[in-house]
Amino acid sequence: MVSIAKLAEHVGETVTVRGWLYNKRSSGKLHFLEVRDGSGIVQAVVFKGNVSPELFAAADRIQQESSIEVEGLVKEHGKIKGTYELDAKDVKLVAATAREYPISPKEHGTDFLMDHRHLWLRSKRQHAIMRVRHAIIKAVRDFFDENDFTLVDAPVFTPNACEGTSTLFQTDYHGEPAYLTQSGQLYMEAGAAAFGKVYCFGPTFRAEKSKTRRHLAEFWMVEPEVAFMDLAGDMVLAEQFLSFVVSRVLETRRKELDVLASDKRPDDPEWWTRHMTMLENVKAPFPRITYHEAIDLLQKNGHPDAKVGDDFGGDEETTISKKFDRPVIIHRYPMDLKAFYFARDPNDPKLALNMDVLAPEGYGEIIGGGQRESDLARLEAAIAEHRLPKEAFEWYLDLRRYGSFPHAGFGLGIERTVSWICGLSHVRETIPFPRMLNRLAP
RNA sequence: UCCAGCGAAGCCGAAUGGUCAGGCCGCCGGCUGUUAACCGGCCCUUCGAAGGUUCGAUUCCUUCCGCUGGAGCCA
Repeated sequence: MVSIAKLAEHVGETVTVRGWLYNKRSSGKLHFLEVRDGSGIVQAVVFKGNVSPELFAAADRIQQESSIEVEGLVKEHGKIKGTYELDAKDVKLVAATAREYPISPKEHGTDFLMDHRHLWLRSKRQHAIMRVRHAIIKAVRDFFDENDFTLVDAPVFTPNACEGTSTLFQTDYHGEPAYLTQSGQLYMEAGAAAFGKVYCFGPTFRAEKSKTRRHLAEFWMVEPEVAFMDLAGDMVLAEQFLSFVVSRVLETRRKELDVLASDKRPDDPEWWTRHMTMLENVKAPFPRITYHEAIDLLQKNGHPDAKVGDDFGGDEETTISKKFDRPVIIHRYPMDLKAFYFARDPNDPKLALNMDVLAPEGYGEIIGGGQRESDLARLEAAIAEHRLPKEAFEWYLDLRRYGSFPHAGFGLGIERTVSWICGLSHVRETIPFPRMLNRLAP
């Protein structure tokens, strides 16, 4: 048994490959069986002169996505240099398909494919995206591991309904209302006081009825938090982190990105080249502008109505990000737009010590974070101002009562990052089984 | 929640107030080098649901359902 990815190490040997029939072509005395095993795809050539008539006929009857076992000689592809094929000696059917495989090798609509998501994951493009996702997540973990962070995962069930920002899913927790987490951040602040540098990585949930290319009801977020770090340090951490992740993907997943390049934007054939250049550019430091500078930029670039106090919508984010050739950091938003826990800028208390990182090419906000309020009295005032139930935050206030400390962190949305790096037009393909406003299955 | 667009075979999809073109898949046959193979043949649908207008509706109107993505909100 050899995995298809490692066939190059077995040239000249007779090996057995197990997998599924991806596609099949025939040319009289030759059958070309494309076999998929999860590690790759190889073409098995069944030549009439090499096998029994029964086997030759049987090979032609195997249906798409039947599981099969092929024994054959590994040799260089008859037409394509640098790839390998199997000169088949034996083909065994492990299990035939019980009915016709629904995803034929032609075009399909998204809704149909999403209904068959459990099968759609077998196709080349989805395979490439999931491998990039895997590489991104591995890079995330490696980065924090190599920089002495401790993994402190946050709970999924939370008792309090609000940071005051987004809508949460409510569940019944043994008779008490409980909510699916929207962020692990508050828990990371406790973690930072215990371990110094921590991060969590897990699913988060938003119940907003958002139906856009950027939204999922369930998505994965990685959230580092560091004790005795200020906003400036937070920005440095974010840009080093993103640079590391992107360069790792470029190092390890070139083949998969090439698969994704193939059917890109027919109206703009240069798009993928520009996209790859943009990824190569993701090196710290990133350009940094203040919120006020961003408003100026918008006013001068097609958004004359933009004014201080507005938050940025999808269009605004696209306009800003298109002005730069790499991710851009926007910092110091008005406190009114931000959650209660942000520290205020000592030079202008109306501003939060926060920052967002916008991905290039209009992919939107992929990182949001900043420095947290460490003063007990000011934090209590902020909770009151946002009309949040103080009792629910007593444990959080304890972090300021028992040795308060400046600290900062951020959250990165994995799916938006995958979507950006893969150059996709929608986040729904970046997670194996997406949960969206109108989709809970499969 | 609001706005817009869409809904035709297992899938993709043109046209149309007079009864669904073409293609893919499948099946049969042909081809020793195919790459979403190709060539020939066969097979499958009455157009999301209900109601209305009409001699006649897949086509026009109303409501509903489903899908799509944009606003709001957000990562």
